[in-house]
Amino acid sequence: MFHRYLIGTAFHECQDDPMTKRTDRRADALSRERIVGAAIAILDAGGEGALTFRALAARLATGSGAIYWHVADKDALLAAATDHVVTRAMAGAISGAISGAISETGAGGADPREAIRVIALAMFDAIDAHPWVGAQFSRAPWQPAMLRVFEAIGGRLWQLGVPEGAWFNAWSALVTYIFGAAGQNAANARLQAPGTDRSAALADIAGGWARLDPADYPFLRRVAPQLAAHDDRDQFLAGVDLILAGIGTVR
Amino acid sequence: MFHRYLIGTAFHECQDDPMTKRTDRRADALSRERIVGAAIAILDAGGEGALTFRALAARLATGSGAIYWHVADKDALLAAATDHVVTRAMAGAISGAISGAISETGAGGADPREAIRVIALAMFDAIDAHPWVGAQFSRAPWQPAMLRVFEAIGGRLWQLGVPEGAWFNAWSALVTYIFGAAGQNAANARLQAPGTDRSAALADIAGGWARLDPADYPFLRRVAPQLAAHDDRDQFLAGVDLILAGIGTVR
DNA sequence: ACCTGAACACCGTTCAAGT
DNA sequence: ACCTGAACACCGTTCAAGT
Repeated sequence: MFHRYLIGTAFHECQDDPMTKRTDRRADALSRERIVGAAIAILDAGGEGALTFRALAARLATGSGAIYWHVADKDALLAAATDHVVTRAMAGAISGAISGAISETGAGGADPREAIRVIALAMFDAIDAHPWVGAQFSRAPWQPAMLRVFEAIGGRLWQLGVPEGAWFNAWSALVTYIFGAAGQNAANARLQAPGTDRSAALADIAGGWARLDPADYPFLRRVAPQLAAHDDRDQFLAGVDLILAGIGTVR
Repeated sequence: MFHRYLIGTAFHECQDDPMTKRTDRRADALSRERIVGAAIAILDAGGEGALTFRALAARLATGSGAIYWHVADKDALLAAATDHVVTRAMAGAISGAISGAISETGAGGADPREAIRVIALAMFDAIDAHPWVGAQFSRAPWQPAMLRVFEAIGGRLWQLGVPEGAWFNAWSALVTYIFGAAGQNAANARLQAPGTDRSAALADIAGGWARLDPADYPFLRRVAPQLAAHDDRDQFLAGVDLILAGIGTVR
């Protein structure tokens, strides 16, 4: 039931061997994998608005109706694309196990807190690289890739010695924060004009805060310089650490 | 600059006094307020998909092009609708000050932690009542209503005696969690079939977790009963408390 | 079994034309 | 100044028809 959307991890976009030379119509037959791969390419290049069945069909050199033979509808397509990105990101985080930060089974002396940070950052970076993913999480939280992330984080809390009665609250807060923050960061990225850089946009907003009425907005005015200077990734991690610190107070 | 989207708080949807009787064309002339009010009604009744300029024009008994004279485009309309809902929710939280939980100036003996909980719950409940708002926050975080929420939370951290060097991290984690969690909750609500109740849906998902492979998903299996039994609102608040506990460890 | 592409029922937005 | 509503350039999805 939860594996309905499982798709392969490796795409082979265009394996037209010049020796084989079967250019009948397209280099390859259509497949769910090729469709999802093309969808991701379109989404990365142009955002969610750029993904249309017509654009997808053009890129795959097929008719728009053909896609429906492999994918139920646009929601399923976005879900499959999201699952693919999350799967790859988790695989990357796990392979970081070799350097000791996080191990697949959880055995060994790796620090569970550090493992949680690695997983959280992997999600953050994946969504930063594919901002369209940010809006998809909450739309399909039952996906298999998501379940693996959920389990990975929960497992580390177990290792950490969090009392079982506090597992669910601690897990829920962490997972909610990680995907919520990553999603908001992606939304900021989507909001921004493609050419401009992040720090200039931040300076703009911080400037607005600094000019607010001191009587009404004393806090935002005081904090404006830090808004201008902060790094989104560090900020994200500071939140994770704050929640971990809160979890540490539970016993 | 930040007050571009400021709109009135009170709508007077249909003030057709039978004595006045000016049914020239519509009960009222078109206005930005009436448009936003009608948009909110459509959004609440049918979700984001139901809000079209044609549906809006029909409800307002006007042409679809007329709306563009008062509102720049659909994004601006959604931003104004969101601003209205958040403004009302914050006003409700502030009026809770009378019962002592939160005071507008922050003077008096009100507990800042409790004030933060009240504000957070007000946001959660507002988004729960208007799920379409959940997807809008990250799209327009510079709105005036949002700034008031930001300031309200930051101000309580100040009151709480959090060292100034930790203000920005603490504030950022709280705000990110509050809007991220509320947004995800709304997405779950949107996902659900309109007829079914939440606890049945939760039991379904928890059942799926309980049937996962014990070798791969030990944590999710153990935690499945709590998933089934939890209350979204309590869960949300537990996360806020965990972050507050983490903030308490900083000095 | 798989693919084609025209057709259907929509969208947001524009704009000449009205009052 | 404000409103009308047809028109434009799109959408996702379906489906008879092809191979």
